[in-house]
Order: sequence, then structure tokens, then C-alpha cells
Amino acid sequence: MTLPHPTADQINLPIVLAVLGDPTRLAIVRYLASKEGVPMNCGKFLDLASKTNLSYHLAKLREAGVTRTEAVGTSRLITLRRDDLDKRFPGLLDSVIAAAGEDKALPMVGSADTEIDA
Amino acid sequence: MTLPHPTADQINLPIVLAVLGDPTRLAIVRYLASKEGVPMNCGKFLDLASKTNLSYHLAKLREAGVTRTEAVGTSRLITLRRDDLDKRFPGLLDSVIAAAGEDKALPMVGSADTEIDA
DNA sequence: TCCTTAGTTCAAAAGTTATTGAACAATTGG
DNA sequence: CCAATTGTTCAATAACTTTTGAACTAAGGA
Repeated sequence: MTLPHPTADQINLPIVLAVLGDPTRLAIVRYLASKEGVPMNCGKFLDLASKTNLSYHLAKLREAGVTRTEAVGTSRLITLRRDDLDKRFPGLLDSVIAAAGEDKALPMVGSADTEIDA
Repeated sequence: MTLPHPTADQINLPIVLAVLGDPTRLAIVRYLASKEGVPMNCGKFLDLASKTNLSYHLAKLREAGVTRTEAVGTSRLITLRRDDLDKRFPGLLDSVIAAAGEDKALPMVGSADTEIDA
């Protein structure tokens, strides 16, 4: 890991809520949760926003402690920080993901095959 | 009830999260939860923000469907919309409130006795 | 009726967040 | 080395959100 991440105890509730309170970012988190364990690269989310804008949103998620971003080659592998979030805010991530799963208005990550293991 | 509130099914996840992602509003919600069943008037929260600003934040909470505001005389009685939130987003409110309870950085509603039943 | 209490509304200012495009950097493959 | 791929940074702008003070409304009590 090269990029700056908060430690688990630096993760802050209002910031996490504010970061999740954006439809693009919520869609990213929902997708990461649906493929948990499989690190995603940024390109996977290109149907949610432009490359530049994605860089911005993914940085927000990382800085809030919601995701972990690992640099591998020219790629960034993005994962949910589930253990840290569960430790810090038990049940929060699960209820958000469950609620997001019901949300038909939320943008959807498309089905282009860009998974790391595809 | 006179003021406009969303119906339960109009309550929208990203909006609720964004509204809760503000320390002042989160403090209000935490306090309402700690005194659940006891409607609060706006004055109760005067140590969090100015009267005008409170009016703004309480309107945000109401418009998001997080609180219900009932006009009684010159007062507004504010309650958490727990049933609607629980129906819509099971577990979410509880995990947010539990997490907020641990948060030493969150502003606190003082102990001036302005409860409706005090 | 007049005063007080409780809260709203409005417009302006301040601050913050999101979005964009152009330019950049780093790695990988030919 | 050259080109392509992957993503970042920067500065500008657009769009929102928060905060403020002054003016206001509406109810209740003296």
C-alpha cells in the first residue's frame, strides 16, 4: 500500500456517512460489496463517471477509510475495508449495503468484463 | 402535522446518509434517539447552532424523512421517524446511533431543561 | 391590545464539493 | 525506444450547502 489511508481508529462517522451519501460512491461501494474479496480496478467503474471524476470519488472513499487502494503496476486495486468498518461501526456497512441493494434509483456498475481474475 | 414530510417510500438512502453526515444533524438525531418517545422542541438544540441555522438543519432532517415535525402552538415538536426508517432501511438507524454514541468528537446537546414534559 | 416566545423566511456571503479538460507520470508490451 | 494503458494532478468552473442577520408570522399571556 502506497497511498495514504486513515488507520481504523481515525475513521470518522460523519465523514463516512457524508462520503456514502453520494449516489456514485454508494454505487461503487455496493458493487465492491457484491464482489467482496475480488479487488477491482478503477476502470471497472467507468460507466459511473469520467476517469478524472472517478479518481476524485475513489480518493474520497479511500480518505474516509471506506476503501483500500493498492497500487499494482499502473493499476489500482480497490477493496472494501470491511473489517475496519465493522470494528469501528458494527452493522453499519451491512445495513447500508442491504438498503442500497433495494435502491432502484442508484446508478449501476455495468457488466463489462474487467475483473482482475476474468 | 402541517409541514411537508416525505412518505415512507419516498425516503431515499443517499439523501438520508448525506443528511446524517453532518455533525450538527447527527447530534440532533442522537439526542432524539436517546430520549425516544419524548418530542423535542427546537429550543432544545440551541447549544448546537443559532436559531436560524437550527431551522435550516431541522428542515433538512424533516425533508429527508429522518424526523417528523408537528406544529403545536408556536412550538414544533420533533420526533425520530424510527418505524419508517426501520421499515425502509432495517438496522441502519440503530447502527448509526450506536456508532454516534461512541463518537467523542460529536457535538453534544446540553442539559438545559426544556423538555416538553419537564 | 401589546408584549413575549417560538420559530420561519429571505437574501447575501462564505465555504465546500463535484465536474471538466488538458497535461502529466508510471508501467507494460512490441 | 515507442506507444498504449491506467490512472493522477492541476486549475478552472459550476453547483451546491452552510451560516448569518434582519425582518417576519403566529400563538399565548398580561
